[in-house]
Amino acid sequence: MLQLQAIRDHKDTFIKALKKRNIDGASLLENVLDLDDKRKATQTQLDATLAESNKLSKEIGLLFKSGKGQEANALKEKTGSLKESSKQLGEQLNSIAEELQNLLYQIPNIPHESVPAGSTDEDNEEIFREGDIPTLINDAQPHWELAKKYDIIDFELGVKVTGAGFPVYKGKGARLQRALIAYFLDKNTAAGYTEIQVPHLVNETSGYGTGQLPDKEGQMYHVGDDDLYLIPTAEVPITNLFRDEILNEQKFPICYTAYTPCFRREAGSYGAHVRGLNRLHQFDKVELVRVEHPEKSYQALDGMVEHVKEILRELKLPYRILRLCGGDLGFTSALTFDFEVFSTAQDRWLEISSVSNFETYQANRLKLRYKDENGKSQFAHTLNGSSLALPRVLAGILENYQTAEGIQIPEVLIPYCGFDKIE
RNA sequence: GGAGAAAUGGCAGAGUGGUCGAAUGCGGCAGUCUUGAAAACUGUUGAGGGUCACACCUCCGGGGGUUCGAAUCCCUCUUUCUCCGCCA
Repeated sequence: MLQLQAIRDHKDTFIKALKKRNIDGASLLENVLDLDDKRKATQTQLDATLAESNKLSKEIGLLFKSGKGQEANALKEKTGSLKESSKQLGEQLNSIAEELQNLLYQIPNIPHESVPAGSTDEDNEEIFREGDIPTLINDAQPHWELAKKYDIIDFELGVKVTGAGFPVYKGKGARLQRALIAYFLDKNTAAGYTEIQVPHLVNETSGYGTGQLPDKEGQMYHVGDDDLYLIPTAEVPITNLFRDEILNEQKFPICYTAYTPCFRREAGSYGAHVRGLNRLHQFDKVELVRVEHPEKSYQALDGMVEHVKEILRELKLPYRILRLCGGDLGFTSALTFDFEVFSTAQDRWLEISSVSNFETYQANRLKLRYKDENGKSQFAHTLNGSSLALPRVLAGILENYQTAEGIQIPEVLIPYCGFDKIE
């Protein structure tokens, strides 16, 4: 959520920046400021009414104490109309505040100045590429064929038990998943992130805190009886750990990593691009979350990018990094780098990590603040990134590491797997 | 799931209708003393709105009510604790 003061101070810059998202911010921001003016005016009126009524109440109290019941009762009459008008003003204020809140919820984050304009993923800017694309054997197969051939992932069984998009991992497939999770967590903790385990269901307030609600209402699984949401990413529970917190500046940087399954309804997805592991309703992910001092957040973002790079280098997977354009940028993000691994057998790039700086956008919703050197409360910056999302890494490994004799396990994973080949 | 108790500032904990945004202790910050530190002493120390700055307003788990006036009384929800039941 954008800060009102920031909108006031940088309206024109914001309108220009929102254009990169193909959003006409002019009337939107104008509306917000108008409503806020209205809110202030109503608040002032209400405050004055309450002040008057507080004053009278005190006088009445004193009169009763000094035994002047008559005079006190006379004053009581006066408070009636004040009560009535403060009630009305209060209702007015509430409805204005609610309208303002709803409007603010609809405005996405302001893109960072480096974000290119654009509308689709084709406008994303490739900024880095590394790793050799292997030359595969003649009858190279996509991962869903390999999964069946080596009996390591069973999509049909998942359909039977739950539905499409809920695969069952078997044998060495399951072990490889576990190996990846352990390997990622080890890399992350070695880099200074604290490992935590968080709930996989969150309440509505948490959904609003990180911005999944109301923007992506239909994308989360909702447990109606208990009014809870299955997490679409560990970002939600981890970041909400800091909801309503006022941190000491010395606590920065806060670095957490967690493994969780992620649940996404993916309403509207279809076709060949969702085959196999490419798009699932339930998948595993190891996530990084950082809470940072505003002055350090972009440095932190670069650090996260470097960290993910190192992991992909170790896995020896060919990948590229994209700077997302305005149109592809997530609702709450100011700047996002996507990592894509090249899936040789499918001949396409698969997104495996998304690293973002949300600046104060989430912090404002979360009321996540810190005390600066002057003792004033300021909003912190939040960041997160995948390190990494499992299914597509798995797809990448299966496809890029396939040989006529079976699937070679990347060197760094062998100690975690306990085997070096799937055959 | 059943019965009972509770929810107050960073923490502990007083406060049962008016002068309570809230005693006291601890912690934090600043200072005195000290070569320095500790101890001791003094001061200061919740959040939000509003204002150039004040004034002023709101907040004692959430919501609603009673009253001229609510941390305090009533209703309701949530959470926590104790006991019982069930259970990985």
